[in-house]
Amino acid sequence: MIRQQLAEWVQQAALAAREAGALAFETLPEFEIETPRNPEFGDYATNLAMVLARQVRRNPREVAEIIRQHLPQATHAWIERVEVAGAGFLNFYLKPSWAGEVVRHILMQGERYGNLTLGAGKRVLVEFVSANPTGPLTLGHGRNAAVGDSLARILEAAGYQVEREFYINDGENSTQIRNFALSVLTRYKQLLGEPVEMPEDGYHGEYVKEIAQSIREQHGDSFAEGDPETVLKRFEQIAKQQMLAEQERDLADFGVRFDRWFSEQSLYDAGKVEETLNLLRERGYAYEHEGALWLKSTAFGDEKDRVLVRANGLPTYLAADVAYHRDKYERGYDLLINLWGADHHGYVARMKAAVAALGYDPDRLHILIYQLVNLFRGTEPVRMSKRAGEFITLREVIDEIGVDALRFFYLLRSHDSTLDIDIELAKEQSEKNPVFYVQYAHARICSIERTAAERGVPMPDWATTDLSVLTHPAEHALIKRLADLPDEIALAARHDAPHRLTAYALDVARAFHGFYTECRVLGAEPPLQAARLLLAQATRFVLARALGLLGVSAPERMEREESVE
RNA sequence: GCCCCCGUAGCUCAGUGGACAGAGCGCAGGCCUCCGGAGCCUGAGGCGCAGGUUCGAUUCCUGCCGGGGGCGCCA
Repeated sequence: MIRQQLAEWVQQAALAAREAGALAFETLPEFEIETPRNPEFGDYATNLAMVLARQVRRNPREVAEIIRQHLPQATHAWIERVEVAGAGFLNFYLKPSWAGEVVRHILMQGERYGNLTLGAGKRVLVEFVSANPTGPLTLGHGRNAAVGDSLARILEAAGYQVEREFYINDGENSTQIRNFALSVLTRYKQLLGEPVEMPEDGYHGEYVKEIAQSIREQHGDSFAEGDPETVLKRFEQIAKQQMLAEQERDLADFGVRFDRWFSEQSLYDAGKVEETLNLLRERGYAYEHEGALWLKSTAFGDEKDRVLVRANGLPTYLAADVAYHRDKYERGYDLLINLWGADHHGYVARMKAAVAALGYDPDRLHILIYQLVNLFRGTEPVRMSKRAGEFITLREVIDEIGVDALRFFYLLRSHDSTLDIDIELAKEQSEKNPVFYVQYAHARICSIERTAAERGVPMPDWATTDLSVLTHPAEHALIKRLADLPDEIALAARHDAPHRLTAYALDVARAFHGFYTECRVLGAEPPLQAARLLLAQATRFVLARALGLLGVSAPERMEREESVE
């Protein structure tokens, strides 16, 4: 909040200087309001003079001095002094009274603190998870879900109108679905005692047997006879439905809900795939070659052209996906975000090419590629899952370490770093576990408030309490970090980077623990006690908000497990 | 061979082109009459290499060297 205000004042100053004929420039360049690492250089600093210097053909320090002289009067409400320093920085030194005003501002805003107008009036579609309905969600899908959902929450806070969508790969001609149905059918037949072998490239996981079992329970042996093709179609339906229902359940338990489950098959049924292919033909970006229909993606930077319809007449997955993205664009979103696993990275260029071929702006489509997740038990890698056969399922990890710890760990690193999750650490209730560190800070504040209530100390009124007594360095360090929440949300939204909020939550928790150790809340002189109670409450709001954006709960007390010795 | 991601402290990782590069873990030491010690404080320790762009590069570009992943008329 302070940063935004300063940026405004600085901009006004530059424009005023131009107005007065002191600076000549066309357009104001992008500039930063940053917090200098060295406190000697003030509380905030701007590089505007340096980035402007070239345009105005003046020495950066001179430019800085001119801007300084044109700062609006309002600046002095918060700023004690402004200095020109270094290569041409403008350093701002806050008045001591600033801290209290920040706390008051946060309490006044309450739940709304951190809400931005960045995305006001803009609609964004976040499409994520979109797992194949051929198996349970894996550890990797969990990362997708955590990142996508948190990003959606952050964009909502930033003012966007957000929709969450799951694309169901349920195309009836899909090779994988067919193969999956065949695998279930094989297990079903085996249950009936038929001597059939599981195909080499079939799905071998335990869950396939479970589905076969449940089909047998519901339908008995009725599929033993009958037209093989009809039976297989029926199995496709049932198996797909069951898998999908299970995925939806897992995601709901993980705190992730979708506004829309978009069926690939529905695109075929509505003739959208055919329509899109025709459109591509008309626009000259689809052509026949060796019996297949190709997308001329090389026209838009892809390394080779891609098949849309196979020589056997069946459309590829790409064909439907292009139709799907056309549908998304037609729905009129300002921003489209896709979350794909690293194994899909090669697909980015052709998708972007496809939307460009259709005449849409590919820059409105952000495709986020997240890297692999590895699971460890201490230093021992965990690879196999009993149930899925090959991959660890999301459900298994949720059951073992809980939603809060898992979501937090998923969001601890940037999505483009490979992520290692240590189950032992995530389960550990100790100082080593960052989830508990943050949640504990929140619980600690709740505890202070509980104790205050027990002692008959009422929660002071933020509107009338004197907050200028908050002058301790630990108080200032905390308040400054609290003031950053809107900026952090803006950065996370702009860069599609939810992990920034994780780092921020850890930082606020650290600042609070420092404050707690240095500054006694209950038992301080009454005016100071009142101010500190309000500071603690403001911190609680910020922590709850940050955790909420991650999809992690902010508990009022931490239940410590009794260690069994 | 081509493409994507990553090379920052002993380990795991943050770091919006700026002025002295941060955190956690680990290690060495210290702090409980008192709001929950699941906490706090102190210390040692680092931008893979070479060019380029820039007033300024850990950050952007190119090449090289390491590590991970991917290159289907599968999805």
